[in-house]
Amino acid sequence: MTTLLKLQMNDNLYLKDPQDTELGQKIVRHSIQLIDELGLEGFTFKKLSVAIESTEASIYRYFENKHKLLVYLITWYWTWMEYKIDFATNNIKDPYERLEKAMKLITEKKCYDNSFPDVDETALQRIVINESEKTYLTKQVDHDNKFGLFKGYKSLCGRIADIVSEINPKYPFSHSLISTCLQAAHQQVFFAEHLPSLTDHKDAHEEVYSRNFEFIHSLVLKAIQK
Amino acid sequence: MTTLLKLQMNDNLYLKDPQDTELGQKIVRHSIQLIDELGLEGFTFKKLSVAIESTEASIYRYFENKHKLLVYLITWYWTWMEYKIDFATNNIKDPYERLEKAMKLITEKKCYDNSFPDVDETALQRIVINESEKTYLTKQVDHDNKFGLFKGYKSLCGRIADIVSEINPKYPFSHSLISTCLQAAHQQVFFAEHLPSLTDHKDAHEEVYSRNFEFIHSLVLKAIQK
DNA sequence: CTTTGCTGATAGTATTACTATTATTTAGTA
DNA sequence: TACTAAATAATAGTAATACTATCAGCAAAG
Repeated sequence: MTTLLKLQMNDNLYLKDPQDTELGQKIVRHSIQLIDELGLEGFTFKKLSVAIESTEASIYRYFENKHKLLVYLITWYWTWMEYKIDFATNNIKDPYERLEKAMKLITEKKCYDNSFPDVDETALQRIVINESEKTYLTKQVDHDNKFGLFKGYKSLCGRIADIVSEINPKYPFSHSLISTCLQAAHQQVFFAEHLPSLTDHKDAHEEVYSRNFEFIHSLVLKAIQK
Repeated sequence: MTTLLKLQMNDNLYLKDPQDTELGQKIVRHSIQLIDELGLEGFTFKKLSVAIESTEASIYRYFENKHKLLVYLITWYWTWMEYKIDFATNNIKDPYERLEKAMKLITEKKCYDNSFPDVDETALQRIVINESEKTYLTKQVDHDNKFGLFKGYKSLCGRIADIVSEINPKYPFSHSLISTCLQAAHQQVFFAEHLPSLTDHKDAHEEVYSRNFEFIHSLVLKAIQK
């Protein structure tokens, strides 16, 4: 059996914690499904309210707008990833091994995690691939950042960059390297599916993830070589 | 004196070539200024029509919608970059030197190019930094791609990847490497300004570009080492 | 038993992203 | 010079979006 867990999220991401009520959980569950299906642009609170058999007004009591809801979902994903990396690298001494584990977790195709019954991680990973950049590529990025909305992503990036610094304390671009790799981890999957000439991952679908791991892992190792 | 040039763009990007008429040029000029100022989300054809002292209906005769207009502007930028790289690497034999030139051109801060009086390249680079991903992160990406809307970007990526292959024909990830770097070239500038903990480029504004060149250039060289 | 808070129901508004129609201006040609 | 065609301006209109506001019913907590 699996332990049911609740990830601690920044208060500013929501007006009312959706993890606390049944309606909130329904909002999360169905918004993942709908954003995955329709894309962020096609997704509206109206459509979501129909899906959850409630009203727009009720959704607005949980999330200020659809942008905040998106940031909430993406942050959940990065927080989950950091938790997984912590869990998997706990008690491992060798930083190379920890780095490899982290890269593997970042790049692998996600499947359903029983600890979080409300979240379809497979669909959420697709949302991360397709929509995550839209969380910060806005005019309100500085405002959102001031309220800590991107803490999840920054924390994950810092965590992995620390492993890099442990391996080679003189490498001057640990944060840039890791933020670039986090980006590449999903961007290359997107390209493989939609714009394949921008990648070298042209094979069967499942193989894209392992090829991408090879690409990113070797990129990092060579970059930080002493 | 400088030669006035016209970049050849894919027909499918517009309904009527804006480079052919005064109104079209005004649309391009003011849309760059307005998108830079308001962001893509805040930008509307209504506001543009006020800026150019014309009407929405007239703009719709040139561009199907604001997404197509954005793709047009971004494609112009990448086509321009490829032209600059061609120009600068012409007659250079050494592929390392050509690669370095290309990386330098990609990462440097752009300033006004007299050959194209209608385009404010400084503002356009900011638009590329803030909005370029939104061109393909949509549900219609496959449809748009079928009509060749991303040819400019793909062509530039392929061009630089060829230099990589010339240096090390055995490196298996030349396209992934270059698409990752093209992305990092603007993403890191964005992070330096808005989310600095995701980079190591925390210095004065102008220096960000040269630090970023160092980061990306060394990343590429180490990655493709034999 | 009452208060509080949550939810649902309903309504309404400003803005957006278009489309359609007609009038006017301009440019090219007979 | 007159005629024609194309481009543009002016105007109007529509469906959908992204909210905001109000109020009533219901359940749980004090």
